[in-house]
Formats: sequence, structure tokens, C-alpha cells
Amino acid sequence: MHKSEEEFLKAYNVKNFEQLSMTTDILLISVSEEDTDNYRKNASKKMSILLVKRTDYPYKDKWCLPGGFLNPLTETLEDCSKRILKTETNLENIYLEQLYTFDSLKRDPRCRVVSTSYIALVDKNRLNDKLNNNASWFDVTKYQERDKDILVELDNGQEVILFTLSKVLKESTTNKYEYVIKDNNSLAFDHPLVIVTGLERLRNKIEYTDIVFNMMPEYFTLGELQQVYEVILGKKLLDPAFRRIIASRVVKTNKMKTGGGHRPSVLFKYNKKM
Amino acid sequence: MHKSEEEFLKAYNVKNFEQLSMTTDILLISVSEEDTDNYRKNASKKMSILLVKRTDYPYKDKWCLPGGFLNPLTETLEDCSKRILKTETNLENIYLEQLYTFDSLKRDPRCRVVSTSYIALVDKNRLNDKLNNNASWFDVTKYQERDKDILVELDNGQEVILFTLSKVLKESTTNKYEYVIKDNNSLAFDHPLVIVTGLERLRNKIEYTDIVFNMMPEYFTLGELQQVYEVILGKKLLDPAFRRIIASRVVKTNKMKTGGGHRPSVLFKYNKKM
DNA sequence: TGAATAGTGTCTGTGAGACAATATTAT
DNA sequence: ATAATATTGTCTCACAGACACTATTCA
Repeated sequence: MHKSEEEFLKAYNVKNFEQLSMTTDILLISVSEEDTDNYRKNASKKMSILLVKRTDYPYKDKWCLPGGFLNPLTETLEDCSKRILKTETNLENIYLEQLYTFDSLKRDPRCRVVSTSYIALVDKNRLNDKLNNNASWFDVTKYQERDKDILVELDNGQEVILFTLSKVLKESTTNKYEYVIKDNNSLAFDHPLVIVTGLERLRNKIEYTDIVFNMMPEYFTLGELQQVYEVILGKKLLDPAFRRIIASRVVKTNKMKTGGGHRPSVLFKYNKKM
Repeated sequence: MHKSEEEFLKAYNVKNFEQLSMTTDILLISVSEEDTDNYRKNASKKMSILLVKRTDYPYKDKWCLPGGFLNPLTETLEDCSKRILKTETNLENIYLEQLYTFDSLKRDPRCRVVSTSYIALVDKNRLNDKLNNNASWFDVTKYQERDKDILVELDNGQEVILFTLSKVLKESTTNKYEYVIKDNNSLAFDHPLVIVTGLERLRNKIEYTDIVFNMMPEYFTLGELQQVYEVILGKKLLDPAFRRIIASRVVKTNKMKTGGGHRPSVLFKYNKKM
């Protein structure tokens, strides 16, 4: 006996199958400026990420990435991430990019939850005072890779969060590694994985995309831009080399940044290409 | 009134919330050899992907990527992909890598289904005659990018599948594009998206990872390896340049490949580094 | 022998790394 | 004047692109 497609769809009942919940977790990254006492010195920069304090079980009172459950009937995962970002930062139009889908069986003690994580990038100047009060920016004060271990330290000025991951060989054919949480006292769920995966991704993409300009204000000096690169890559760059690489991606304006107790700097804009 | 964590988890009932279904879709990629009449000529190569014919609604009798529903209680998405690959190809130990999670609201007419896609790479020599009989290899006979359109043609020797995608500007800040299906008669679901996303990813990763060796047999000539690169990148490479680039990633063996009506070629192996 | 592929040599231009030198400001 | 950053000049080295050349097989 043959059914038509219409009949088939009508008879199809989702509830006959096991279903599950999905969440999104958002790694919101920005670059913050440290105050300086010396009037001549430029503000030094740190990479920082947004964490929120959990108010309920599981992981009650622990810090975690902003995130929440997907409404399967009305939202895409990106919609969901936008909604959560809006709640935590009061901002819209934040750059979002899908990072990875984490799905180990026991990552949430409540039930099976698969979580698709997103990277979000923002220029910190956009959001002073707009944060939800359970949210806090943590500077990435350490990000060390030694042997196969990655040590990360986060600091919001009052609390320090430390965790360690190991890179474990997964595929022996080609050398492919996966991260495993080794030591973690303070962060909820598998969020150390999300953070490290995201920071690595950002490091890679900053080299071959224009992603970095999502973290910059409209006008910026090349020195500022270079600092953002240095903070993300975790190493110093040589000025002339940096300027050569970046030259085609920025446009000089006739504005200057003055007042630094040293030579003023030309302000540039992002050079959007078609 | 305070609950303990234990009480909280006990009282938590997943079924109070809307849930959804997840699937995996697998883009299994390999490189096939075309027979040649000239005894001197080496076999030319084509990139090919595995499709299966749907036996039921929706998209009955259309081709699609191998895939299936996740069992949320017992499987990770990768487990699920492995299970499906085993069903379709009778192979285990295939290289798998998470590609992207597709989640538009109407991608499946039955219900809300979020699908995490995986790239799988295999050396075709491993699987002659092992295919499930609803599965078939399609050569990628065309992959053209013109303006903002991508035209793909797949051919299994009996049927030709054609589809077109458009790259549509998504973020105006940084120029970020997303693919939109423009024209598609033959492929089920949003699988044209998966295919194009996956082929682009492979193209990128072949340049900076050792991923390609998952598609190679244990012993191969540099000519064969170069052909695989050329087929994936869609362009010819210069011999000396290729040999320089690849040199550190392969090891010469004392085996030779002879019988080609021309100078024999040294067989190499993948050089696994720690 | 010759068609075909395998493999090497080498010139050239580009571009990154490195370091030096000059320019300009606020105190 | 000086500390600090801004900006440019230029040398060198590594390496990819390009092309030419030699080597070797088997019908």
C-alpha cells in the first residue's frame, strides 16, 4: 500500500522518537585597555571574554559562558545566540560565527544536551555599563601551551579562574588532537573546551580573514590594531612587517589621534572590499 | 526554600520543555581513477562523493548524503556518523571531522531537525564492492565559481545531478558570505549546502594540515599525491614547487611503482610527525 | 625509438624578518 | 630636552612560480 507524501507527513509523529534538548554557548571576545600611570605610554591591551554567574543548579554559583536553551519551534541557533547576547549585553548587531557543536553524553547532568557554540566579537567601546549584572568581563591573563597541556587563567579583577586542558591524540593516522579537560575548579559544563577551541579559532582566522575589524571601533590607529593582533596571537609583531601586511585592508583618513605625549598617529578605517 | 543539587536534578523533568531531533549528514569524499585507453598514460583522477537514494518520504527517490537520526540517549554525533558510515560502506576507521551544524527552521518537512554534518575521507582502494546497494559514488564533474554563484555537477555514470548556490552577503561589517540554494532539482534537504561547505573546507585544510593522507593508500607516488591535490584544489600545480612543499611530509621508501610505459616512480609514505 | 611520466636545477620576484633611522608630540 | 610612540627605509633570506633540462621505462 502506497502513501502519498502528504499522507506520510500527516501520519508522522515526532513524539514517537527520542528527542533531546539543544543549547547555544557564546564565547564573546573583546579587547580591553589597561589603565596606565605614565602619561606618555599607550594603554596596554588584554583579550577578555564575558562570563556569567550561574544562579541555579547545576553548577550553581559557578561562572560559565552565556548560553541557554534553544526554542526548537521558533529559533535558529543563531537567533538563540542573538537573544542571549541581547539579554546579557543589551547589544544587537554583534558579529557571530558558529564555532563547534559539543555533544558528549554527560556534558549536562540534567539530561542529554547538545550545545552549538558561537564566537561573538565586539568592540568594547560599544558596551560600557550595558552589561547585565550577573555578567562580568574576564581578562585572559594567561594562555600557555606547554608540551600537550594548555593552561588558561582568567581574571575579572576580583576572581581568578584557572583551568588546564590536555591535547590528546585522537586519530593516529593523521595526527589529530582533541582537547580534554584536565583540571577545572571554577567553570561550569565543558566550557573550558569551548573557550580554548574558540581562542584557537580566532588566532587562526585573524591571519587570513578580516574578522578582527569586528573588534575595532570605526576609527583606529595602526598601533591599536597591531596591539589587538599581538594580544590575540600572543606574541609581538614587528612594526614594518605588520604595516605591510595590513596595508591593503585599511584606509588612511585625515583624522589624527593626538594627546599621547608623543608623536600623533593617523586614524585608519577598515577597507571593505567587494 | 532551598533545594540541594540532588533534589534539583531529581525534580528536573526534561519533558516539560520542547525538544527536537538531531541528525548527522556525512560528506564522504574520495578520489577515484578514470580508466584510460593509452597504456602509457596514468589514470586521471576525479573527486567523488557518496550519495544514497532515499527510499521514503520526504524527498522519496531523490539522492542525498548518507545520514540519520541521532539516538540521544546512547550516541554522540560522531558515534552516529560512524554507525551510518558502517551501514553504507561496511567500513570502520574512516577519518571523520565535524563540518558544520545546519539548523534552518524548515530544512526538514517532518519536524524541526538540526543536523550536524561531518566530513569523512577515505582511500577508495579500501572499499570496492563494499557499498550498500542504495549508495553510489558521484564524481564531482564540475565545480565552477562565477561571480557569486557556485555551480556543481555530480555524475555517477548514469545520472547527472546539477545544483547552484549563491553566495549572499550576510554581515556587512566584515564581508561575510553565506550560501543560499538557488537551483536544485535532485538533491534532498539542504545537502547542496553541506556539499559546498565541505568541499570548501577540504580545499582550505589540504593547504595547512595533513588531512589529505586520509585519502591516500599507505604507499603512493608523488605524482599520485599531486593529482589528488590538483583535483581537490581544482588547478594544476607545478611539479618542482609541489615536491618542495610536500617534501617534509612524506618519506621515501625503497619500493617503486613500475609498469607504466614510462619511468618508474618511487613510492612514498606519509611522514607522521610527533 | 618515442611517448609519457619522474625527477632535478636554477633563475627570478615577492614578501617576511630584522634592524636602523627619522619624525613628532606633551610635559 | 626627553621619553615615548609613529612611520619609513632597506638589507637579507626563504621560498614560491616559472621554465628548462635530464632520466627511465615499455610497447
